[in-house]
Amino acid sequence: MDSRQIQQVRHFNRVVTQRIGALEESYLRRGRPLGEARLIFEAGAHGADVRALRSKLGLDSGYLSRLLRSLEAQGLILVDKQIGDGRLRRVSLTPKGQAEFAAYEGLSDELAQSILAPLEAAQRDRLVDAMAEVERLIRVAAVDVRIEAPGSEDARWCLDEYFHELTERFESGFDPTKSNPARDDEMAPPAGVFIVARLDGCPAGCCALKFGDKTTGEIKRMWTASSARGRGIARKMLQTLEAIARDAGLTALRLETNRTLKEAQALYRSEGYREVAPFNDEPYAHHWFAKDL
Amino acid sequence: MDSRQIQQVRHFNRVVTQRIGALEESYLRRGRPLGEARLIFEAGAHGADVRALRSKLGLDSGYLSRLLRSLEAQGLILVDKQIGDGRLRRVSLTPKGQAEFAAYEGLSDELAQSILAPLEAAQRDRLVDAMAEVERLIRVAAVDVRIEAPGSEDARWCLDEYFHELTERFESGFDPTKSNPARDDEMAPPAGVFIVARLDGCPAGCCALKFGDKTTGEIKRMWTASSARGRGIARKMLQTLEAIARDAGLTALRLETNRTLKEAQALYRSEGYREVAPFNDEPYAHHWFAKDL
DNA sequence: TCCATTCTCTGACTTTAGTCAGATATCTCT
DNA sequence: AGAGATATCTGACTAAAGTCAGAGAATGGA
Repeated sequence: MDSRQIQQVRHFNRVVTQRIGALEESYLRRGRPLGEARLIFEAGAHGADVRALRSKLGLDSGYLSRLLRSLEAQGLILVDKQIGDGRLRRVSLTPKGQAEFAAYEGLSDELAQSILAPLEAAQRDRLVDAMAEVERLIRVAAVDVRIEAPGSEDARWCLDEYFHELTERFESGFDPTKSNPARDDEMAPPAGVFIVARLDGCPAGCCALKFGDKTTGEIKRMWTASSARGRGIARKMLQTLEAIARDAGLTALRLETNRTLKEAQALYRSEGYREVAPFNDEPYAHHWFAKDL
Repeated sequence: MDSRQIQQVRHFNRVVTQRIGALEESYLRRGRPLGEARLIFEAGAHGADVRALRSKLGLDSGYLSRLLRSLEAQGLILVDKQIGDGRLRRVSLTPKGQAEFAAYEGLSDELAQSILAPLEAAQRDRLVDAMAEVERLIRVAAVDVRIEAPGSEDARWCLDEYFHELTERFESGFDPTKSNPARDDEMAPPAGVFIVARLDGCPAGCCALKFGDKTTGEIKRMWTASSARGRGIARKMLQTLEAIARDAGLTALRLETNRTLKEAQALYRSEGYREVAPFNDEPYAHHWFAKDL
């Protein structure tokens, strides 16, 4: 990472956040404190419960409560008990609140137009493309890869999606009971680890490592959500697991995969895995790979 | 401008400003109120006068004064009379303030690194390029084209640069006394207008229109700063003058140019100007153009 | 010289944002 | 039914940010 790149990023931070920040100030205030405006915006068209708002906006519960009282007094929101759990409160916009929300929506559009309007068509296209690229990569930079229990809610969700995808993609379909199993306890300490990758807090991929015979580990359950592909998330998970394997004293990793999973094979090859003779009898596998750490 | 583009811009505004804003919060605070931190940052290595700080940061004079008192009490800045104008105060950093400033610099670098570090080299390159593009175009979108007296300080500066450039670029050099003149009063109401384009407040180009014989106007002194080329500034100035000409009831515009100014000729052609027979005896001209409005 | 203007400063405010320690109601688990 | 956890609310704070009216010094131009 050279210093020219760092300077460019700093420059971008200054110029772009300042300009857009200033525009947001002037467009989105509508004579209301920012906290209240954000709250209306987040409660949005469908409403939300107070707990969700608190965690999304990162506010103190006392503070949030007061903001809600204020919006209630202005006749913009209704707060009533959540059916099901009587501790939770549900926030919804009154018709007047909906109107406010619509006004914010309109102003956000205007703000975006005020950026695009002075440009020529070709410049607009380039700006929009470049913004999409920056946004995409900023999100990628914030990918959070974390060790997690294979039984956790998000891990379960990933595995379900993974199996579902295999069923779709394998020519012969996929029946977990016919495949070599990887039980939860094999993917959790001390026998192994399970990692989940998250994009903006939403699970976007998973992967597991079984420590195996203490010299050779096995990679299992490598999966990336289709909505999050092409961002290097699988590579990042693989590299994370390799680092964990090295720390655990393993000297090699191996894995098997199905011939329909072309992108996975390309990843393994580019990360230095070599195809080897079958080392197990997994019925759904067509390729076996290994790498020395 | 389609709504998909507007949505992309809005999305960018949300995701990117939020993420970078949050990072700046966590990196740049150093246990100090944001206002004070910004002030140290702006006063910077070379110091600044209070008026410049006030307009740059957009602060109330009373508020700014209080911030300065606070930083002074912390031993971070010195405030003394400006030599020349005794009403102005000059702010400069003490050695302790310089150290604070350096710390902010270091943290800004760290912040930038924290964005780049999780990415692969190729992704980093793409992010930096896309950021440069966004920054460039956001600046372009904020180009400010304004009618101005040809005698104003910035107009003078533009014209000096313009003549200097002609001297460099014309094969025969350029001597203003041998060229057909355009006097200041011909480029100001009621005889004409002079416009200056600014990028972030700095003059980046100029252009003049002489109303001429009330049906046909003349474009003169079209110039863009070399540091600001390739951003459509000249085109924007030209379009601005055409709009003014139309409003003034003119039905045609014409201009002459030198053969070495290839990019200007390309601009005129692409904006619908056709080459015509010489309509004056400007000794430095090789091409004459005209356009019906 | 004098008068309007410019620039900075001070005092007296308000609003916004945020924290913290309980109080109260409700839920979950045993 | 009771213990402990969870979710929200209230009261009592503080800090930061910002506004407004005017005072006082310096300047620029008539």
